[in-house]
Amino acid sequence: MPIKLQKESIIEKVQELAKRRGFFWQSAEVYSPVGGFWNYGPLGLVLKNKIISSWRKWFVKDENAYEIETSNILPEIVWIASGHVENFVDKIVECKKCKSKFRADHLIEDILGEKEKLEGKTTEELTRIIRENKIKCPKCEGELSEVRTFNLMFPIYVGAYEEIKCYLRPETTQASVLDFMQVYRTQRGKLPLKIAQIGKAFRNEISPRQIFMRMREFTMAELQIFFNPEETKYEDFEKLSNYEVNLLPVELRQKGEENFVGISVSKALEKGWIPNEIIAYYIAKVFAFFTEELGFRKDYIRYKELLPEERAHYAKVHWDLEVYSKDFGWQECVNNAWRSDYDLSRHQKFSKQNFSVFENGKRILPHLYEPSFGIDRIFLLLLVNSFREDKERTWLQINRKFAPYDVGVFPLVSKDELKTKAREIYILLKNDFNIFYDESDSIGRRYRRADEVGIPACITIDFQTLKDNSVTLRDRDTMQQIRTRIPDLPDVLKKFLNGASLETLS
RNA sequence: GCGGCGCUGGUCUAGCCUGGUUAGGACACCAGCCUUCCAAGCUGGUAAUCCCGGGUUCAAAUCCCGGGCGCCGCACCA
Repeated sequence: MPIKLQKESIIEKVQELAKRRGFFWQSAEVYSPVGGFWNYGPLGLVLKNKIISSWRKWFVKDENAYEIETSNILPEIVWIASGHVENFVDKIVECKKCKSKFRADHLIEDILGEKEKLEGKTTEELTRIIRENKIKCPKCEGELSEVRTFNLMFPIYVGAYEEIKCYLRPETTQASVLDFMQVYRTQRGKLPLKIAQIGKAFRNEISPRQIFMRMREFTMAELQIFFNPEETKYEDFEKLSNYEVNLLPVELRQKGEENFVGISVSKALEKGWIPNEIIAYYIAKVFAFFTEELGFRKDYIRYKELLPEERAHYAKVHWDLEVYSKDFGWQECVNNAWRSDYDLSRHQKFSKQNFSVFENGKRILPHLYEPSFGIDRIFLLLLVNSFREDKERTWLQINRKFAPYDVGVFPLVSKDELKTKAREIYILLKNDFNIFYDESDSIGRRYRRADEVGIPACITIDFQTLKDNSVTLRDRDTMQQIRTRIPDLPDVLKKFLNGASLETLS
């Protein structure tokens, strides 16, 4: 809208736009909101749902995965088995003098070196080590507090007397692992077996920041691929073996390299950067989803392999897919973790159930590879990277098929005969397209309104329409127009929304 | 969690230092006029617990204290 924005960064402008036009805002805003919780408005939700439906097409339908939906609350034992009760915590000491906080294990390692084994030590043991070695605050030499823990999971007590301790899940993965056998049996599955889940996860972040980048409740879309670790070949690999992706592997990172390398996944496999064909396939597939489906610039997408000390407790190999934006730099959007048989074997041990399958005359405990997408981050980066403004106008140059509305329908001026015709066209198109119908104010102002929320096409009904049954079709990005006959509109619009240029349609 | 800064109609803000105004403006929104293609104009209108709580004062958006939220930095981000 015609506001002269004084904002500095794109994200500030996007946030203001999002609130003003109904993409997203903070939860419980009328009271002082609790940080880290966000609501989607009507326009934002359409966009989010479009991302999710694309994801379903690419990772459920194309991949022949089984999608399930599972509960958000799971008993404590699940999280003990998964390692989250033990590992999803920060053990922290505070300096009593200067109030600086340190991770207790890092601090001890820094001072004593690797000689102490800290894995699995309790807070009391860590406190004792600090006292015995007279470790002081590295900043001001002040005395350190007792070691405390912060578990990032939300505990929740279930039952009339609150006797059953549960947690809100911090990832959807565990439920897919727990239900692996159910899916395998009921669907008469075979390895590799793929289970998809789209759902909420909850983390009690110490300091939520940057809108959707660190939320306490967020949407994940995860594909769990259970595969035979002895099988190094993957039948779909050839489809994408020559696909070029941007990689920054540990091998290069350790040499101090900071820029990614464009390389085909088969070459990366040969170099040993990627361990097997199934992972190589999904590295390519996820990359393609970002560039070809979501429409991110290729040089704005890269994989960064995590160093051993950066990896999660379950991960054997871990590639973060990162998306670049001016405001956030490289931001992790998809965790791609080879979790080996960690989860299945842990649950097998804790539940005393058998999670292995019988295939090709052998019992196999499958390995798990998991691309895990942060949908809200992808949503925000899609908005931020499509934001455009010049002297005249502000627009979202978002991939046409993800726009919250497909097409605007406007009578050129507010005259009854034009409005009647415009409403006819609205009714003609409304079943097949999301229509933004607007007949107030000048046509220029309506174009601006439409541009600002990224509506890719605008149809205007003018006086010529009444004579020859044609309308103008305007392209959001170029502001150019062609005339189209009304009977051709549905077809022309479909082609346009699928990426055809105006020239090819006129 | 710590430190610095900030919070005024839907949005962006003026006012705060130097307490007293019907809390002003712009944009948006609603009704109408005008208008034959890119933020025109006109008339009228709706809309603000001045983030919350407490204190000082005859009087608080304004000063003081506590809290919430946000931004930046530190720390954290399995």
